[in-house]
Amino acid sequence: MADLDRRRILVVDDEERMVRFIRMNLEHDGFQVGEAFNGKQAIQKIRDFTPDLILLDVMMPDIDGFDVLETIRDFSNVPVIMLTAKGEEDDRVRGLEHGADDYITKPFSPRELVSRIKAVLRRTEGATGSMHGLIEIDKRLKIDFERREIWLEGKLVKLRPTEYRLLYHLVQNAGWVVSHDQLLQKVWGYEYRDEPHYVRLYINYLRQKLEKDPANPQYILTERGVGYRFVDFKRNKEDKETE
Amino acid sequence: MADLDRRRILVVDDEERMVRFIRMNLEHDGFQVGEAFNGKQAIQKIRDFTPDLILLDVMMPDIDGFDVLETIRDFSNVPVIMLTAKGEEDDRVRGLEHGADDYITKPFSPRELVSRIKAVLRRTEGATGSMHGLIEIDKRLKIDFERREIWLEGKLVKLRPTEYRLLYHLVQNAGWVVSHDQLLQKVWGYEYRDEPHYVRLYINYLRQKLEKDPANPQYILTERGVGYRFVDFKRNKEDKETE
DNA sequence: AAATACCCTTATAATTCGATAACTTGGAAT
DNA sequence: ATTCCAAGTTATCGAATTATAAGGGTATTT
Repeated sequence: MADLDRRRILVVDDEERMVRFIRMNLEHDGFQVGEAFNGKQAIQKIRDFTPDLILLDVMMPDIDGFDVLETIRDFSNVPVIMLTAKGEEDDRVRGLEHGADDYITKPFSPRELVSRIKAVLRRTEGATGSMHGLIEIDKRLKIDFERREIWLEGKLVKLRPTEYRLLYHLVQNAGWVVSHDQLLQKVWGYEYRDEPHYVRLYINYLRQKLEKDPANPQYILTERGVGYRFVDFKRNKEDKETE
Repeated sequence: MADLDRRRILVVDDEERMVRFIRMNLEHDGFQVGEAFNGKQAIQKIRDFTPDLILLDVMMPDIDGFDVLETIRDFSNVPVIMLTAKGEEDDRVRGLEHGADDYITKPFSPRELVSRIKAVLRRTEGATGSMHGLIEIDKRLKIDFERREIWLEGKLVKLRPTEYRLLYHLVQNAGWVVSHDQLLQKVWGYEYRDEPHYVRLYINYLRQKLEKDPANPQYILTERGVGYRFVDFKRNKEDKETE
């Protein structure tokens, strides 16, 4: 689990000044930085630079940042942070809908940039890193996505396909709020986007099966107006996680 | 679970850069790495390098990766992970059809690579380990794949060839869900890919012959929407599972 | 050539699941 | 306190998946 190697960040922005600014700050923090000044270059660079994360500007001359993101998502799950110009709330929503992992509004401070990058990396790496093999949420609940098994108090719990998928996406983002939209899109599909109802229903099913007291859930927490959050089981374990 | 003594991985890719990239990352994670730059070399290297797993690029100048895989499968069951270029969904399907164990799309992150490799190794090692000699599923059922004998309550059970093959693949992956597709591929052949019907039929035959109560199976469990799972008989033995 | 065994096909029954609606609860704001 | 809206709960029906049964064709054996 030794993560000694340096993380590679691909910066995509048409403004050269901005790219240089970001590069400086990231390299100062020990990241390896690749550059692309338009959508085409970005797609290409992903191939040979194999970044661990992409900073993607929304406003670019040739192709829209969202289109680039969409193209990327066709062949890769690399985490993407969108750089959006103003306080365009719409952009945020659009970005998250298209599979962005976070967004930062310009202007931003170097500290904010780095901290957001680290946060996303922690999240996504935690995902791919611990998503295989047995995950111990706590003494009571253990999940093995590899074998597709849920153990509750030593007994196997049977989940239906949809329940299973929902749980998967929740646990994958453990500790982070996942919006209704995100869940609907990932579990049900893009066309079910604005039916938060399904999510509530299946969240309920899951709680009935997993929580000791479904009315006072300890695993699947609701974030009113936003979505749901699976409790951050990792934080309780390794408390040596700093930077 | 990283205490497996050093596994050997054979990397097959015509791009030297890619091979080096992979080698670096795998060696960093404690793997032993062998290289081959085309299909012919690959086949040869399997003999003397005896890899525990093969990373096989699909696009290569002399022979197609799939053809290489097919040749390999004629004489070896070594797990193979295909490296496919773009978001070519077709490649994935074709790869799994030909007996690949997983696939990774380029570009990929080092962590993804390593985690997929470890996942496949975990899966396949459990299998080949106990597949020789007499396997005691429980007091009632014992299987000897070497002698091709199934013992049920002290008596020999006659299985037809297809039933036998199906059982073999299920027990080989005991504890893991095996998808309809996988079973169809392995037992019938890839052209039967989307006829889950055959699987159900023969699962039924098997249950009739092996289960005490075929309607409430103890050995062959169904995972709705996914496939079937042979019960993890190993887990029941070593009951060091406490807490 | 007849008998047998095996594999596939077709048909139908039994389940389970998912989508949907209707209804209830609870918290926040006015 | 009242109202409103998000969230939670329960029930139901059709659809999809799975299980079971029976028959026919082909190969293999005797």
